[in-house]
Amino acid sequence: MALRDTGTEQLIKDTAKRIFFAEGKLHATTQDIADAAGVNRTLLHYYFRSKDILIQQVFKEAMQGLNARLDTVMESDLPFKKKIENLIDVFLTEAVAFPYQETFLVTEILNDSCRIHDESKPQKIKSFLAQIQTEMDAGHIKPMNPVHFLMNLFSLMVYPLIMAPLFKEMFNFSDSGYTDMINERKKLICEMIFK
Amino acid sequence: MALRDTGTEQLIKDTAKRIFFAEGKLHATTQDIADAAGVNRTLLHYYFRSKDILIQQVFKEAMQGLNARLDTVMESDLPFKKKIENLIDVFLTEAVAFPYQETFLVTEILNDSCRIHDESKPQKIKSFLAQIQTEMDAGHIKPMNPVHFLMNLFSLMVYPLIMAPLFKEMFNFSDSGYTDMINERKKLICEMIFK
DNA sequence: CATTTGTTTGACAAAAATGTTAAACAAAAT
DNA sequence: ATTTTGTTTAACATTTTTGTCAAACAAATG
Repeated sequence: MALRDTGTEQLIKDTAKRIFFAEGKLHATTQDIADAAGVNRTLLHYYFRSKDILIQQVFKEAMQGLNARLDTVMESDLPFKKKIENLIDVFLTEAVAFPYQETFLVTEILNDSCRIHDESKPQKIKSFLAQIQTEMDAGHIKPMNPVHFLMNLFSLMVYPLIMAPLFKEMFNFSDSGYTDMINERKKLICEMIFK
Repeated sequence: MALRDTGTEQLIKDTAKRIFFAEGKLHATTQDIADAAGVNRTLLHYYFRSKDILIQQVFKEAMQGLNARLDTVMESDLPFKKKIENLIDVFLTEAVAFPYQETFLVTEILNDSCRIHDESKPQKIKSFLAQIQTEMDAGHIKPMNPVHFLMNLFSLMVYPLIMAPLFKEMFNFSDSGYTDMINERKKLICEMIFK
């Protein structure tokens, strides 16, 4: 008989991603995940054998998703500025939905430096860095190591979302006030990085 | 008899901070901490009664340190540009030594939303935001909500350090190459935020 | 409709992490 | 030197988290 596909396996994985990436609960237990998914904890072992394997799978898919997003955005042949706007749109949207995704990835990498990580790397980075260099040479953006340009971009997009709990307190933001402020950033970031 | 102060209590706390803030091992156990400190795990309970209390204390001190750093930097009466340069110097240095400090803070906040957190807030933010506004009015920096200005600043400083494990792979950096690149950022950030 | 097979569940078992106790130890005080 | 008191340790106990198993269940198949 073929798999019945009740959707439970996917539900568990999606719930795990929500807890880790969206809620930032990096210490979540298998029970936490099962409860949040509304399923018996044993199912987690039925489908994934162990917590460790679930984590590895979540890790791998997040990594591949990230790489895919990067490649898609970078290889599109929009004019440079449109390309960057698209990049900001794609990654800011992702970061709003899953602010702690990269934090999870890094935490996992640091906590088991021994294990083999996903080998796949984004393929289009080199040519994209070259394209950035071209734009700098043309005087459209401030000259610097193109790597800095990209790191700046991601920093400006993601960090305010990761640090929301701290920044809200520091600057006395309400939840909705913070969301409004984040929404202003799409334009703002664009203005910052083009001279 | 007074406390003998063998330095063990401080050693445990410092080691915990190193593991959490510098090494980013957010899942470290009490045994991990004790081992890294070279002491018997029981001492952790002798001095702090529970892991939870140790974590709370580490959290509190990190929060107060952060607030103290902010206040010190913001209330200094250097001319604005020097003040910002000093801010970058202070916070980038801290971030190089303890890149995962804020990640730890946020993770703790998210994992026990119920517990009471440190009430103390930086006192000097309001006046500093006002000063930023003044500089914008004077045309020294690009006009925007001063909060954005500060968030941009911290994003550009801290995020590349948090994401080092990912960025290193993405951009094919060696460890020392990455350090060199980070060191370039002090100047770069300054150039980015002043027009 | 009975059987097969994949899914779900609860009860149980094992492992890991945290917490406790009493005794050993060492520095200071008497 | 002996006692006192704070520190450290090992052995043990508890709790939490993870993992296993067999039985119950339900959908597809013959």
